Amino acid sequence: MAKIKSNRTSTRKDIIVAKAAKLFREKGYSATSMRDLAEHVGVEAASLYNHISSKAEILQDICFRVATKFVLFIEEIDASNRSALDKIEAILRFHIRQMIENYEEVYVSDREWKHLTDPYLSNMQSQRRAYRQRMGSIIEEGMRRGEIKPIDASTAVLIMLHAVSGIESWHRSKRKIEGDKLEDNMVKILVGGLKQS
Amino acid sequence: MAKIKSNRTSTRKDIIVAKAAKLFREKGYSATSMRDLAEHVGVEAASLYNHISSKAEILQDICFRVATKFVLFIEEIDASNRSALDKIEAILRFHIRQMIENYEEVYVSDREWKHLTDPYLSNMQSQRRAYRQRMGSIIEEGMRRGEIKPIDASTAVLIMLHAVSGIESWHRSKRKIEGDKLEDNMVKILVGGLKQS
DNA sequence: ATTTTTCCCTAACAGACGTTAGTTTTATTT
DNA sequence: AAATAAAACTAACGTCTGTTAGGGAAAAAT
Repeated sequence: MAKIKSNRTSTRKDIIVAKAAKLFREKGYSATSMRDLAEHVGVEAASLYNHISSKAEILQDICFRVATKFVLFIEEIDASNRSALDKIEAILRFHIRQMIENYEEVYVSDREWKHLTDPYLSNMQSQRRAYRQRMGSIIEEGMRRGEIKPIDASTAVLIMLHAVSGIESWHRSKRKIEGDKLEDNMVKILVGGLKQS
Repeated sequence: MAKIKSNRTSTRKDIIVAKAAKLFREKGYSATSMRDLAEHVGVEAASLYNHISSKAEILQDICFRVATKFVLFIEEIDASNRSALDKIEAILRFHIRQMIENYEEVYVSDREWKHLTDPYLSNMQSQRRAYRQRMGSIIEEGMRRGEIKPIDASTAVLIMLHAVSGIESWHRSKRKIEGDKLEDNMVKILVGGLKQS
């Protein structure tokens, strides 16, 4: 029977993954050693292998857990009855929120996925491409309906997705505006930049 | 007398730095070994040390060369007699152009600087902060003059700088729009998002 | 109280890393 | 042609890496 540790909802593996996310974000996947990680968890490096199978597995967990969450959200939004612009805003807000509240894992998923190995790497590349294409389709629908100014959909997608990753600067700031205000300001600028005027 | 190699304008060190930029972008600084780099240059790893002093020196070169170029540009623009919005547009266009034409080095400077070591790391952090603050001041000036909608300047800066780094997706696309069109679309969305309407 | 299971430890492994030192080869200068 | 300088090579070094194996301690189950 798997023993529950530290907190009933959190296994040792969860702790390892959470600490790993923090270190992978701070230093990068390759620059973080298993000995570094073990030190933060509070065990010896060799002990980690009672709970995980490999360093690579940790990265896979983080990347696919985050990717899945985003895919599920966009599917839900895309199936809803909203204008294209409202859909885009909802997706944008979700990205911003995730980047504020689940920063470590979202950052790692977004910036360190290139260290995955096949077949996970190919899988992730496909997922990311499909996700961008899906966002692009929503934007194109908005252009057809006259809600969104005539622009290159791919460009709009890359702007929004990368602008959100800029929240890493917000996390590093000493004096930062409130999360809600950050979200509203970003939406104002980004959605405002899309709107037909 | 230092011997000129390969091309009168390009020393062996220049070749090493250019190949390094490519590999650091593709794989990350830590995941790129000196043996990897040497293979791409066409020598043994130990031979690199006839031209460079260390792996760290290569990263310093790339990061500070790019940073200096950006600082010089914003100083020139800031000293000019233009509206705040025009200044922002000029800076944005410069960033976009650099990201299109000098992709490898700009990407590495933007994404791998955290692997610098002190005092270079502290120096780089200070430079980046000062740069963002400078952009923020221009935006605030634009707000005072009624050119730019009332928003959080720091948020606007983080959006623009990170949106530009999204050009990495453009580089990876098979079917991509022309550089000029990409630039115009990005400016339309981002500057459009700032304009008082 | 005893047995079983889980988890941590130490020790070790094989391989890779960045870099140095000395030698050899190639290029340049005289 | 000979001497000198530059650049490449091989070999090696000390350290670090991810991971495995086996033993012991702690926790859980009986």
